[in-house]
Amino acid sequence: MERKMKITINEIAEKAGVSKATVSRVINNSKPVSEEVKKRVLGIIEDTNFKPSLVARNLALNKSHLIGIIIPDLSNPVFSRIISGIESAIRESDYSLIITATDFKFEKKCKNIEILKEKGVDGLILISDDENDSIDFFKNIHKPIVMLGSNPVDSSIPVVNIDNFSAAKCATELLIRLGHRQIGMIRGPLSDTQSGKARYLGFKQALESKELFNEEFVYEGRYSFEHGYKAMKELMSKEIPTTGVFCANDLMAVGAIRCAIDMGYKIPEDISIIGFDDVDIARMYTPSLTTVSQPFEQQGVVAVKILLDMIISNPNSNTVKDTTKKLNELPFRIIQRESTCKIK
Amino acid sequence: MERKMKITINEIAEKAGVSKATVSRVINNSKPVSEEVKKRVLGIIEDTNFKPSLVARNLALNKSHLIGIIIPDLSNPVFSRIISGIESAIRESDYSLIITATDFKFEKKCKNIEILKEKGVDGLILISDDENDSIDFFKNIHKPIVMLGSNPVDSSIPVVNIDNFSAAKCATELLIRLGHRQIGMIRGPLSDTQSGKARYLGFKQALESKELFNEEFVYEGRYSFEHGYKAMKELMSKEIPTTGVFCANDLMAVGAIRCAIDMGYKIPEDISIIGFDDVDIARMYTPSLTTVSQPFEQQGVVAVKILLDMIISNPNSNTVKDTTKKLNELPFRIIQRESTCKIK
DNA sequence: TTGAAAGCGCTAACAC
DNA sequence: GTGTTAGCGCTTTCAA
Repeated sequence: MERKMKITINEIAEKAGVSKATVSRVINNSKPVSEEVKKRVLGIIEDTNFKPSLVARNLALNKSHLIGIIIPDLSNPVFSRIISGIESAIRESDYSLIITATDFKFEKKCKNIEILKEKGVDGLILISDDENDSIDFFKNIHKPIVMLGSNPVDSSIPVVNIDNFSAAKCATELLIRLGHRQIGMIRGPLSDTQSGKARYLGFKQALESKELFNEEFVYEGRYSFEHGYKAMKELMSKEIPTTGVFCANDLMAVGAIRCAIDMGYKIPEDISIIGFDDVDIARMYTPSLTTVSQPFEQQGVVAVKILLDMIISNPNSNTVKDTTKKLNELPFRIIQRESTCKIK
Repeated sequence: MERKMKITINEIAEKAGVSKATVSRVINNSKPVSEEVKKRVLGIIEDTNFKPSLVARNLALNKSHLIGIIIPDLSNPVFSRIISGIESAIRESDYSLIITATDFKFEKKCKNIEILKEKGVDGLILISDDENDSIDFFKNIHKPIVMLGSNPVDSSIPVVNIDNFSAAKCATELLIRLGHRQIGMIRGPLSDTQSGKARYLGFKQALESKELFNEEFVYEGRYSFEHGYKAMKELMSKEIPTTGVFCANDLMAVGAIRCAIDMGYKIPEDISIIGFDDVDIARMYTPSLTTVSQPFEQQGVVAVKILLDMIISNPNSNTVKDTTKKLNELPFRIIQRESTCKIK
């Protein structure tokens, strides 16, 4: 069993023949220290490979240098790409990430917030999936918060996302441009304000402006391959044949494609299908999927940037400076691949 | 700007008319406290919604209740499923996860270890991708470590993975059983001891025992769709037609399928293809992919269990009790789907 | 420019 | 059972 006690600032001070206050000063560059002393102390720190205890520092400073992340599901590629962006941005700073998952459960979300508060995180990034996150929910978290992917009812919390409404509208307009008139949608739950509701409204608006909208051709799924498959089956069993389908995410789109293939349709010759997200599978599928690409990693990066700003300027509050942008919409892009074509 | 100073153990002590030591005792149940006092203190804690500062506690105990994770890439579904398992297991305990990614860079791995040590993590889970992780690499980390997915040269560190050799052998034997004789492989780099080398050796062994092995039908790829595609193209350009292909992961398998389709082959009628991992895409692809399923989440769970054991029994050392199992191989499963069939 | 000392919020001997 | 006290390792007044 190894013993090797951790070396502390006191040893350094002693070895250097100075007070620990001075050592602290050279570590943090917080106050002027004579060149000579500085050199000596630095030398000893180097020799002993001393690393100041962050726990102790945090206690003294009442900081943790920890950023808490709350995410519905870690194994979902959409979320893990966001995390990936967050991680890469955090790594540049001297903060660390502490991650918790909610499994889409509201109670777990609340509990995780409690835990993260106890851990003393300096800030919170909430990757949200629904509109549960109402105002009072945040009122007693006196720490900076940024939301990602969902709009809080309370507009005082900065949000990072894309313009889901416009993106869905663009995707639908592409189908219209390709000559489709009978267009269906497999949407997400409306309680999901962004991926669910906003995308649905964008779709609706695009069709309504051409007087093509018909609610009966809209089905709901919970973002899985299987839900997409099932919804497509129902859509295809209608008397009027649908030739274009917009899906609220790629997984449902792929499920829809598979369903169509199983039913004997050719994609895209018989039916054009558009997804949303541009996760890996979109590019790799056969046929590859036309979809809306959104910059997940970048959303993570932007969220971190905003959060760090808030932490620096106002560490003990979840309200923001007036100069902080509340709504940060990043650009999306429609990517045309093999799953769409001009109608015959 | 909110002020609301954080309430401390002192306030509780004062309000309850006891010493803070007593409060500490009721919080931690560490020493007997009279029922009456306990009740009173608990009541006040409840009323004031007091949460003890973990930072302070950690400093006093020289613990952090933090588990560090080092992972090559957060957005890779394989890794994120492992993380997901780790997270769910950690959540049951009072530890938290602190996650860092290496982007497959050795230097970043080293740096992350440094950072995690400074953060004072109580233990480390290393999700590894290569054999760089030699003995001395760990020697100066006096904290429990568990490795996941790779075998350290030093056998003193517990490892969690599956028997990649046997799994690859089984998959190859399936192809043989289906009547294939001309079988190729798209393998990973051999420097990757598990997914690369072990899977290759299992493949080789299965074929050699039937005198079917031919090195010329083995290609290397770096686990991506594109690498699979490219390798398949070369494999298919050989004079002797290959009818079965085993790929070291699902992404390369899907790339291979796509390549075959583009070249006019039918899968599985003309060529049977097997992948490895059983990530989501395997089930969703058209044709769906026959593959080796491994319990990623469970691997994460097991790793956490072992690590927590080590932390409890020997928190300041990376050596393990003799009773700790060094090699923890979890079961794998071959899942037959549409990408394989009996040879014509 | 430097040192002494107080304090961050908690735990753990040690006394009573 | 309970209180007193001395840390845990660092930062930061305040004096010198």
